[in-house]
Amino acid sequence: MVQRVLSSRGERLAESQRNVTSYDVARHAGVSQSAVSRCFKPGASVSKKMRERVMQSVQALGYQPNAIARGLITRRSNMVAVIVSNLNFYPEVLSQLSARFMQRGVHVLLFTLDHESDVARTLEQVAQYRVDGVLAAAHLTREQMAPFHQRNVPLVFYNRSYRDVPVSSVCCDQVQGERVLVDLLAQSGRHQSYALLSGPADSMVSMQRTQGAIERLHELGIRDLTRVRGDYSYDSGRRAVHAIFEQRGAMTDAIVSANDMMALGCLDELRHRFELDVPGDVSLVGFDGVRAAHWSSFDLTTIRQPVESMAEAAVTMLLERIDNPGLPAEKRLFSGVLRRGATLRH
Amino acid sequence: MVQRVLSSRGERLAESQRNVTSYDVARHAGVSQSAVSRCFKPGASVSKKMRERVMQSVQALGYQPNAIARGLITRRSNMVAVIVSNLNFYPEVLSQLSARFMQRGVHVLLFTLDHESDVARTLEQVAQYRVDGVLAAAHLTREQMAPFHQRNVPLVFYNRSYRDVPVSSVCCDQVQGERVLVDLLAQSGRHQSYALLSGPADSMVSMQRTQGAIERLHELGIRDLTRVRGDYSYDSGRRAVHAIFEQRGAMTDAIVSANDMMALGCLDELRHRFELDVPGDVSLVGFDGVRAAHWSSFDLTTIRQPVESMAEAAVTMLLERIDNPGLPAEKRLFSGVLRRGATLRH
DNA sequence: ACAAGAATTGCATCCGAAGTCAAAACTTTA
DNA sequence: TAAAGTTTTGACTTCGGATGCAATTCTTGT
Repeated sequence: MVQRVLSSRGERLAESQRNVTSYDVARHAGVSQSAVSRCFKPGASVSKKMRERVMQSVQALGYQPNAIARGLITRRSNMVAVIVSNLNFYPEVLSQLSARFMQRGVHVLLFTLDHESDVARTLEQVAQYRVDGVLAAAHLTREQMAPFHQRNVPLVFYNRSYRDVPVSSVCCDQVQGERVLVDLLAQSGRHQSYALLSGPADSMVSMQRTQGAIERLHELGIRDLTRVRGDYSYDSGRRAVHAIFEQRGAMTDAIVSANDMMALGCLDELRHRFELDVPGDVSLVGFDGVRAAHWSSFDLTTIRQPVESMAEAAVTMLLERIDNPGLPAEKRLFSGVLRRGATLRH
Repeated sequence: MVQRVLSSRGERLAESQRNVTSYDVARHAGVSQSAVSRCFKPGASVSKKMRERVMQSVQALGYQPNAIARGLITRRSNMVAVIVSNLNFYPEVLSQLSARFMQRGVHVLLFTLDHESDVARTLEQVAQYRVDGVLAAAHLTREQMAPFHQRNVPLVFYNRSYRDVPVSSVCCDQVQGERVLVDLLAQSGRHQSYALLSGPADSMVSMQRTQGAIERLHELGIRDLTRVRGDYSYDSGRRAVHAIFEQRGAMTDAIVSANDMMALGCLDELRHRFELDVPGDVSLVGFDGVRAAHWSSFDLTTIRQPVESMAEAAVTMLLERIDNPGLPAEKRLFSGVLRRGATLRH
């Protein structure tokens, strides 16, 4: 009679194919599977002898605990979803977030949204992976947030705040920053005609910045200003200059751009296409404090978002809420830091 | 007597806390759990009636299949790890990769490495999550790759190729690109003295570009050139100009930079600090084709890496190997695309 | 209307680690 | 040295969905 030894658990797959499991380690060490499991749980009740024996087998077999299986039973995936709308515009933010999560042993499941992506489907995916929390640097409607609230999945927004919705967020104070910039513009020289370059119509951030600027301009008695819209890109900044000059001839001598990228586009177009001097002929301010704004070709006056602090705050807030689901929603507002460049006339 | 209804599976956790499972749906629809499961498997044997009934309950309960549980049984997490060394330098690459993976229903677990991160620990994490594949835009040693090969986890490198190691990769032809640039420099004008600005010593890419440039310069009979090293950043480009001029006085009139960022740093420093004209006094070439290289302040002559094609190729190669683990390693080499800017004297 | 074949459905089991609880092995104390 | 207390350990169950296989239902053909 042919002897069959395929009795104990898991031996039906070819040994070589399977990953090493805690059972394999247990068998090798001559202990129970629970013992192996306990050796990987910090603070568990395990004797020194046991731990040594197990770890030796772990080494010998090259065992790696299966995070998926662990996640299933503990109901903790140790993953957070990071949803980013426009990776190209804020590489630093993602970089900061990722580094900080990793440092705390939390893994990042990345979701990028662009204009053609199906947000609903994406959020479904997020839900299916049972992430422990969600960090969103993208716009979500109230309906889109609801499932997370229902399932008690903490949600923190980065640079979008929803008034009237009790959801956590970390934001840079766009309004205040813009007011500071406008003040500076107004103080720096007698400008004839102001232009305001906004971002996309559906951008929260752009709306707030624009609103902040208009508000302060009004307060200063400046009501008459050219308004054009861009899409946050360098190229749209260049195009905007043409749009502005078409509306007002070349009278405009102060431009408030809703972000740095567009401001740089303006700057280049003003200098190289219109052969105007910045700040001699036109003053210009941006917002964000991107790297390129500091480059000596530009030296843009702008408000720098404190990305490090904001990322740290967002990560901390999310992880706190994962550990303690009872915490109430909280909105944290950081002030931007003025960077005085050389794009203001005086 | 108090009636207890807590009998069937899973009812020991407060109903409100638990996520809806396939059992809940099955009970609600009056069918078996397997039936529910099958309704979510494309191409499974399910009658129309059954599907309708189940889907109705799915809607009613707001059921979302648990990807973690599914991953455990199928041994397929539907996640790939994307390991990036320097997020700040190549936002476009990650953006492209992410979009393409998402489009194909594959999820991205993001790992960023910086100088202070523990590579070994990171790779351990990657392994524990049982990702289906790994896309690495970072340097790994042979020892670090080994575990993936052993476990049959497909691995594709982006812009790093390891000669003699049979591992898949998608690269831009650095050597050829650099030769083209050097040719162009040499043809464009009679330069007195060349300088070569390399990237970090441990960067594969930098080594290849540097080697390509030197090779071609030698072939053209140019042996005498200043060599300095940067770290790929704009600031290091600025500093490099000083280093170059210290070595050779201000004779140098052609600079080959290992990437665009440093080239832009050089350009700015040459123009604004040294008040030299580019291309009048100094010619300059970069490599990568980053956005800023196209900006009118710079208009840098460079080689653009075909990021879209490369990302597409990398994603495809990885997914193919996940579906078909037998496929041999393959190295794909893309030619860069010359972009003629205005930084060459003639 | 009935047998043979095809399409559906449900049962039972599995994936791999974690946690509960009682048994077993040590310590301490009287 | 025995009893009582403490620490370790292992058997068994659980998480939630997928799947082989047998049982059932539905089609066909005659």
